[in-house]
Amino acid sequence: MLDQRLLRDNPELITEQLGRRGMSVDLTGLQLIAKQERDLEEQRSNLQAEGNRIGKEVGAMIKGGAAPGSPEVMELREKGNRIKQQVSVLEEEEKNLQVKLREQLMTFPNLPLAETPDGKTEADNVEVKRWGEPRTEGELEEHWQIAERLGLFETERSVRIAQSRFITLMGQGARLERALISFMLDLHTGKGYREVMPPILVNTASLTGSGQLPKFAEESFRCAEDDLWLTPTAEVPITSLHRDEVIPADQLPLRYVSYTPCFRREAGSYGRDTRGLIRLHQFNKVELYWFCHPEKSAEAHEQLTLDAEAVLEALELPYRRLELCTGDIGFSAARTYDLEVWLPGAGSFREISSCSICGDFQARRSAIRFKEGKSTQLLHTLNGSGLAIGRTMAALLENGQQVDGSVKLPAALVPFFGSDTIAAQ
RNA sequence: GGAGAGGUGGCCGAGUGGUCGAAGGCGCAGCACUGGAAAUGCUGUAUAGGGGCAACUCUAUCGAGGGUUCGAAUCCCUCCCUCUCCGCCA
Repeated sequence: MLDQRLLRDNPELITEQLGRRGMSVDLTGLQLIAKQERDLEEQRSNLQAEGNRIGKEVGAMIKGGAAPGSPEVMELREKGNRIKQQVSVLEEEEKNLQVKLREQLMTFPNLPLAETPDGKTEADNVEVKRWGEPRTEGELEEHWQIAERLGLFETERSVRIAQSRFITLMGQGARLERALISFMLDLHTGKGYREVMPPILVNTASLTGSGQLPKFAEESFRCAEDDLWLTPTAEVPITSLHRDEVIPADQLPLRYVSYTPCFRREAGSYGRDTRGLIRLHQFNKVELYWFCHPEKSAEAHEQLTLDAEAVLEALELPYRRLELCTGDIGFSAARTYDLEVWLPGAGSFREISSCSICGDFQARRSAIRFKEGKSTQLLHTLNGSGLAIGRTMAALLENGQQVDGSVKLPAALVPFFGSDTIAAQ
């Protein structure tokens, strides 16, 4: 959420920065509401102060021996009553304005950082790094062809169990998924990340706090009876891990790594990526998350991205890093690097991690602050996949495919998977 | 699902209508004492919003919302949550 003070004092900045995202907003009405709200607050609190004085006066008079029904006391009591009525009128107006203001502010995305390049679509993203030697020989299979041939998952039967865009991993496929989760968690905890396994049903406040609600309700699965939603990413529960907390500055940064299943409705993506592991309603992901000091967040963003890249490098998967443009960064993000892995079967790079700095955007929505000396202020949050498991498996299958039809796995995975090869069984 | 108990500051815990943002303790910070420390003593120590250059000051907040009252942590209503026991269950 954007800062109300910024709205009051410098709405031009908001208009300008949202403009970089391709949005055209007119904030004059909202700014007026914000100012009215503050005026009302002042009137109301002055009235309340007077009411408090009267209350004390009445108490003192009665204690001093005056009869509660005596004319002097009665006069004050009636004055108090009138003030109470005025206050309740003002309070209601104020509340209406507050709700309106908040509702609107909640729908605005984060302001991009200066570093985020201007642009409209993903075509304007900037490649900033490339690693590894992509395989480009012809006649390579796509991951779903390999997986079906080797019996790593069930597609038709998954529809029977659930519906389309769900997958059932089988045998070595299930084992590889499990190996990847363990491998990534171990890699990150070895660097000091604290492992978290949170609830994956989360309440509305959690989803609002990280920015998925109110705007993107149609993207999440909901358990209507219970005010609970299936989490679309571990970013949601981890953000709320410290919701409404004040953290001592010397404890920062807090770095977490979390494996969770993730659930997305993928509304509006009919017909895209219908085969295989690329786009599913349910998928596994290992997520990296930092709570950090505002002055350290830029540095943290680089480090978090390097930590995600370390997984790709350990798995010997060629990738590139993109700096997303203002038109392509997510709702809560101020700056984002996407990591794209090379899929030789598909012949393209594919997003496998998205590493974002959210500034104080989520912290304000979730009231997560830190205390340094006497001052309490909002901290910064960052998140990034480290990595999406299903897409990692797809990449391993396509990059490791051999002429004999088997798949060669990177050495780093052998201790977890128990073999360096997946062959037909 | 059945029965009961309870939600007060970073923590514990007192407080059943007025001077209570809230005793006391713990913790924490500063100062004193000390060669240094412990112990001890003194002082300070919530959050949000508004006003002021500042000292400071006003308002709100004792789970949430509503009500009674001139005045509510304290009385009334509704809701939420937590804990204990029983049942069921991975």
